Amino acid sequence: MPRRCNQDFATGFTDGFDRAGEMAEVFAALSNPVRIVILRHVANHADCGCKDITDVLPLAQSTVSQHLKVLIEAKLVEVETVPPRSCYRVNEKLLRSISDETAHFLKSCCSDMRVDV
Amino acid sequence: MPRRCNQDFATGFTDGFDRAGEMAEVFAALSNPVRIVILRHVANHADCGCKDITDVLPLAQSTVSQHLKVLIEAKLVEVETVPPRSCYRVNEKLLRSISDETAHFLKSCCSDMRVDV
DNA sequence: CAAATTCATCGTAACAAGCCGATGAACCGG
DNA sequence: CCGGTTCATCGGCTTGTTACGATGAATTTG
Repeated sequence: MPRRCNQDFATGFTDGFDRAGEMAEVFAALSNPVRIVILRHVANHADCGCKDITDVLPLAQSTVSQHLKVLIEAKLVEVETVPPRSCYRVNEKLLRSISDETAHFLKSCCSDMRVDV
Repeated sequence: MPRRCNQDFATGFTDGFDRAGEMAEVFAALSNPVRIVILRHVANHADCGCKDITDVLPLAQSTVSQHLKVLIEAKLVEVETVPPRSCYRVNEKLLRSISDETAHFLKSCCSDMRVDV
């Protein structure tokens, strides 16, 4: 018996805003306080490596590395690896775009932008 | 042996932006595509009950009710219950505020707002 | 009063997330 | 070539999330 899951159905929107899945992925990457701190740290520190972040957090290096991986998979962070070091930086283009789209979405849920009011 | 967890340490920011936890909670509420669809549906349909939402989603009523609970706990949605019915509406004030704060946060991670560039 | 409607909550199951320590790869300096 | 540094990944553990059906509460209608 197959279970239903998030990916098993369309969102139901036919208005061109059928991107709940993509939005949710971005929010999921930002849904952890450690990752928010990491993102902020990467933004504020040029030439930022995993160790630099681990040094300011009470977490194991492997844990920080995992969080970075999540941010990278969400494309919020980019990495350039020159062993034994990896240099992280934020994807500013995407961050700006997410900022705009999030604002648009949230405000579209408010009455002055509602369709049926 | 106590485990470390997200709540066990401060974010390390001393610049007044030590709100990674609160931000993460909001993003967590939005980190599920079903909840995005529900939020949008509530926004676009006045006098919206749980059944109205369940009717347009391939999910059980109990599941929709749980998602609504998450949105309510995050204060994104408000409810007025007059049994046997509950009427949901979005918290527009908070949505606008989240929109602004998210935009501010994300843009503060971009270079033109960085401190050390 | 009985039946129907609407919803919240409970118990449960499957899976994902988050954390750790250990390990190994890739390089650098002695 | 050996030890140190940095990082990614693995296995394992604990906890959280998402889903379901079942149940019961509150009301409205027959």
